Amino acid sequence: MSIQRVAREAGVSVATVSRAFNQPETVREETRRRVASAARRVDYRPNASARTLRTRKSRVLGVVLPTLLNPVFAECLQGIAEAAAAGGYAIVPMTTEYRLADELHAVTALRAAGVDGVVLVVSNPATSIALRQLQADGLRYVLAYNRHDRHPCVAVDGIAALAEAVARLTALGHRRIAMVSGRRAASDRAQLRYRGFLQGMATAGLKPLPLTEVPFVEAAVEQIAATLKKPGRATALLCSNDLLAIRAMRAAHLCGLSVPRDLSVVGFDGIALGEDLTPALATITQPNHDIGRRSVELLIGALADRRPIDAAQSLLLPHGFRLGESCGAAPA
Amino acid sequence: MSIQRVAREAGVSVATVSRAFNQPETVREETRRRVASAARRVDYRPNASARTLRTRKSRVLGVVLPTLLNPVFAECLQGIAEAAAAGGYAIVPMTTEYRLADELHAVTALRAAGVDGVVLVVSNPATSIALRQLQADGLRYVLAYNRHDRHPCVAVDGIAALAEAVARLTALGHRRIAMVSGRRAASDRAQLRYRGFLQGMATAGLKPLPLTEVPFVEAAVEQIAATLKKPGRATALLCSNDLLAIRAMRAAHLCGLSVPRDLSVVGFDGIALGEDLTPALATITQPNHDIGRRSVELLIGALADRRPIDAAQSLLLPHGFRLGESCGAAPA
DNA sequence: CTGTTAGCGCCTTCAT
DNA sequence: ATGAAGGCGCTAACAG
Repeated sequence: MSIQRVAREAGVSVATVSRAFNQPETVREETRRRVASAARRVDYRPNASARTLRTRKSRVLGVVLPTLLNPVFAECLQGIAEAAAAGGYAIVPMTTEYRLADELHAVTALRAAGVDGVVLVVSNPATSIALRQLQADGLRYVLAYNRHDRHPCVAVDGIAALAEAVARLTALGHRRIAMVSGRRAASDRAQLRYRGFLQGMATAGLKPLPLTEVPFVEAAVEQIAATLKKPGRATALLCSNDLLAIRAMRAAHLCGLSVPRDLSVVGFDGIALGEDLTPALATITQPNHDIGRRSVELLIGALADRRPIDAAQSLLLPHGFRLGESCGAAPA
Repeated sequence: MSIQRVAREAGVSVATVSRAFNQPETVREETRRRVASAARRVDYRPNASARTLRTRKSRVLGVVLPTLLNPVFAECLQGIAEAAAAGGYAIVPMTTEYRLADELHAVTALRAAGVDGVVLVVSNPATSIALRQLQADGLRYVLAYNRHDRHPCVAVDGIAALAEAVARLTALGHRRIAMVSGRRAASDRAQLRYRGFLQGMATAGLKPLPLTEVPFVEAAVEQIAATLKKPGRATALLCSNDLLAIRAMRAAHLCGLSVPRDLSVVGFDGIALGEDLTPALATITQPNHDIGRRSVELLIGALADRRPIDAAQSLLLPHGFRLGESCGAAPA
């Protein structure tokens, strides 16, 4: 039912009906009630397309995530969805499956769909074409998980987090510590985390073992297992995400190593599932839900004020450490 | 840039521009090229709202899922997203977090957003108010995972799947087999799977052990552990989903039982993560990706033909069994 | 094959 | 405080 119908039913003009809904304070109390009742009677449902066409605001937010198969992003999306709903926004999530080309594709599609703003996590803010496109379009956006000092970001301090993790491991007596990472070229997070690892090792006065970089997650188990078979292998593995850590534990098992007795494994992300594993996964936790929520709040706030989003508004959320059971003292 | 601008630039009428895009065959080749070039020149981008307002078709599909924290639905959503994109549809996913009220809420929001159709998984098709609402609105929909003979559904045969799983376990020598389930009242899948379990046990001439129904997943581990401490405990646990199975393995561990030596654990869903666990999770697999894809294809097909979707078009996709490592011979 | 025209439903000046 | 009217960008008759 259209606004016209409501107007006729209430005996007022369409303008009044529109006001009654969008600027109630400008309409006399009684008129307002009459309109409301008429609307209910005819089961009026505002037409979003017409409103958008007229106002050029869709009240839709685009969301670009690497994948939903990694619970990190599923958790984040949950936070995004909640905050968006709370702010009266709908969301259109898109997934890149870590394909760079799909980043741009997603942004293009979102732009075509007429979203008011975008929350996204890109491979690398410094080089992202998608990001540049967004800026060229003047579309407002917030980066989640990424970090860059010329873009608005919501993330944790991956460097500090890894450095701290190293300190924890050394406190447990570990000296041969290695990092397992996804492709660093494909993720600024991985780069930062690795840098934190190196920094932590330097602080501890230890020589970092060679990085195990896993190009395709599918092959992670074999690749990690291979490094565990070498003499002088690590006694502790720091993994750049929880999914890798889970595979690392499997690799250890295949090598006949017991976790954490023979090998400690620490992940990164703090996915809920980690707590249900056996052994429970030790991990550096991120507030995934909050990262999503705060990103949206930042975006919506700027949208409401018609204000551009400044990089200075970037948020650095606190990370944590979940001890779990996969991390223990270094073997004697 | 609007269609008007393109028309002027190309020296044709707006109607011709519209046709050039939407019914190219009705426009002379050269005119078409002229329009295309003009469009490129002014960077024309069709306005979705205007089109929707005019045609009353949004080319957007609503999606209602219980949660994305369970990889089953994340995998399914991936299939949905792919198929939707392939068909030129955008999607708006909503999550109920297993709250019945949110089912209706999601459908209401989707309807307000003007979606052309909905793919959804409900708690129970027979009683779902959301479903009734959808029908009342004449909105086209397809149920995923659910089964009901008066609704179009895409799912696997949960009864047969469980019955077969029981057979496999008995073949391995198990006789004391128990099922672990989520709240059956909250899910027709759980009900069906349980029924399949009973049926399988009956066929094997075995007495089913009491069902362990876990109302809140958080408490699953303790609850399952409690049953494992009882005398005459099961030697094999059939879990109504993989997340529960993972917790069951943890419960076993806490009870000092080794999987699969002392206890076999089998899940349901076939989430990819299960293969990376240690022991690798034995599970009844569903083609989650395909369930999503086929649901959308069914929906889009009906939308294209302006045809209602008949319950007779329901699809029963094949399930499978992944042996994994968590399932072995019954202890002596 | 192409042009003209009338809205789709809504918001928003501009009057009153 | 309310009404009248224009137009957002597009498609679908209807003419030609």
